[in-house]
Amino acid sequence: MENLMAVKELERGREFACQFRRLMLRGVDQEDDDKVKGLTTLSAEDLVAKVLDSFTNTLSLFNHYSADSSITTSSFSHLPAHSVESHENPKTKSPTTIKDRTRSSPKKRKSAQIQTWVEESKMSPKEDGYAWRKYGQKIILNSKHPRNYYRCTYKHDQGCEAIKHVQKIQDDPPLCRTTYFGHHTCTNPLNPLIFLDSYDPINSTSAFIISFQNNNH
DNA sequence: ACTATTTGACCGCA
DNA sequence: TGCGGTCAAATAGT
Repeated sequence: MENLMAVKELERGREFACQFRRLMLRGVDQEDDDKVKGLTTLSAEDLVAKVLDSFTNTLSLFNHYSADSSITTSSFSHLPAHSVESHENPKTKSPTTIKDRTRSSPKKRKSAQIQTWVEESKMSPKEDGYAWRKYGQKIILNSKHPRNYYRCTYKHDQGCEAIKHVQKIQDDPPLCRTTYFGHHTCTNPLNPLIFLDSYDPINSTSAFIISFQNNNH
């Protein structure tokens, strides 16, 4: 299964590389002409991004890249779609401390097999086109910077289960690693058009776009 | 008053 | 038992 998907991903990358080659041979200034003729609809930057994403996606299919990778520009893991833990059936446990917060057990995402992918960029974690609400922050062992935990603002309104973890991994230049878990099911008015063309973790072999203006890759 | 953030407690897992 | 993820009361902001 991975082989078939990897081949498709490589074929897709090859097609983008061919488009990029045509673009380079014809010259960037003729890009608009090509668009008119329907030869290509993407800019050189977009095409290179597509090719790189193709490589990344292919590697991730073979688990060479994982969500924990420290070197990826962007990556995702194809895991079978699976519902996140039910909100019901909380295992109640009597509190051992003075504070009684009468809470249900926290939802451990690690045991759920959901789509994850990582993006590293200089852009502000909050400027990715979605409405996020911070729900936690943790000091991570051997990390200089704390990890911030965000969930979709519309989690309760629309049941959107998308979450992300954001951690600063470099000071100069400032670099943030954002790990996404699941995808948005909400109809978020903040969604930019760019995300309409982005990676669909379930159905598509297409990848999401990372801006070349924001990194050196 | 309402919403968002902060932050310490709680909990599951390795 | 320690770490990482989440909860939710307290607090801040509008």
